[in-house]
Amino acid sequence: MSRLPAARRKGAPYHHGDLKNALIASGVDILSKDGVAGLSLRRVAQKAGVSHTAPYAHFADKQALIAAISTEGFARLYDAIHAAARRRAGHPAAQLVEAAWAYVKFALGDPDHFKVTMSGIVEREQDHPAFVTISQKTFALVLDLVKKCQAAGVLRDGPPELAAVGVWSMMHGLVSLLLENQISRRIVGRLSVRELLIATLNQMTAVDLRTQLAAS
Amino acid sequence: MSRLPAARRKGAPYHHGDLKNALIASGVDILSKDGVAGLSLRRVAQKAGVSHTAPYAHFADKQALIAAISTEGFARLYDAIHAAARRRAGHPAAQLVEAAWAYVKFALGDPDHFKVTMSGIVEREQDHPAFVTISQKTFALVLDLVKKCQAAGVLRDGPPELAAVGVWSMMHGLVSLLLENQISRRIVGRLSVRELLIATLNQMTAVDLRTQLAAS
DNA sequence: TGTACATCAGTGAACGCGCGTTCACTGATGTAC
DNA sequence: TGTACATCAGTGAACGCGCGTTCACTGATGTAC
Repeated sequence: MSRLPAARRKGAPYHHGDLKNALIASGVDILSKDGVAGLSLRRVAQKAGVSHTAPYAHFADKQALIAAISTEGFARLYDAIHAAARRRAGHPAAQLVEAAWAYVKFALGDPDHFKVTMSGIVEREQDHPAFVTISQKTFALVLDLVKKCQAAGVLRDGPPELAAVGVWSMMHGLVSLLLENQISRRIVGRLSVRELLIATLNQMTAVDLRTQLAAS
Repeated sequence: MSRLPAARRKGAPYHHGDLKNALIASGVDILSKDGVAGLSLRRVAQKAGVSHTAPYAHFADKQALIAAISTEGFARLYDAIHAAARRRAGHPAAQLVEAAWAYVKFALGDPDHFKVTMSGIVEREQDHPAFVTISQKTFALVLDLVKKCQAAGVLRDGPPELAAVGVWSMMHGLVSLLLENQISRRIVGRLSVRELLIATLNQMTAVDLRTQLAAS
């Protein structure tokens, strides 16, 4: 361990180096391992190797830390969806499936970070402009994708905002029900999560996604 | 206040009369007014007018109380959907819409009870057989409704279990996103929640729900 | 280059709080004779 | 009907715990001269 870690070099402040981001990372880590119940300022500080009052130099209170963690979650989501869409550029059906798959992978891979991301702020969103910005940006990305799908005849015509809400609802609901353990093994049989995703999405597309995927 | 309240008369035990159900009712009440964060055994006991250790005579621990509250939530859901379907017997499209509407009304009308109902137990479901029973019964009700809709050409053909998961996912996702404040006013414009519900559901039906509703 | 000072990230003791749970108990009700 | 006893719902003091937040502080770094 060098006394002046990487963070120092890119201009972060003196003492710890980059405590703010380290605290967010600790928070995400705790959510992964111990869930929402385990997320306290004291634990976050301890995990970052710092006294339990140090976070107050960077976050006004616990809510502010949670807002930052949620923002980080949306950023991960945005990046994953963006990358998926870019990878399959020119194949709207494949883009739709892969974007949805990116969403599902994030949610199932880190359920508690996902849950906090989606529900942490609730009221007083206006106090956390970075969060509002990234969540709107993510929705715009989905909206754009949906429009391409409509133009290509993959999704039915109609107001694209509503179509985006429809797609998002279906995926969000599927993921939520899976996380909440409401979809029993007996029902979905031997389908993998990815197959279940495609089968579900397929119920609202204007074309058969499996055929499209095979052709792309 | 009589010393022997109504509960006594219907054969409930001596002291309080029906503490177990009173505690469940108190829990539901607290969820409505103060949310999950406000739900503690001590508050539930206080609200029921009883010492904070009294609940232990009826529930092994906090988890057991939460399981009972969740069971109660599913019972409400079951009753509401059942009543809605019965009311529009013979009109599958209307049954579908009204059942979904019942779901949405419960969720938006008592968000925290709904959330606890859907996510309270997670692990160790087998410890709460009453919960498992009622949740399966509710899914069976939806499944039955979906089959009728498929037979009537309201929903596309396909494995009914998957169609049921699809409908449920879409509704659950819509409701969750609404509760999590993710669907901004800007997007859905001047639509009422019911209109939004129908517009969303309409994206996965084989017929136009508005036409069907007008005709039924 | 050296010194005095300002800045500010991080410390550690302390606070009051509500929580879940235990325990020995009380007192009302039900039951056997 | 009356008495002795068993049952069991509900009590209240006590426990240890982790929490968010405050406060006066320390000590490392940056800056002006």
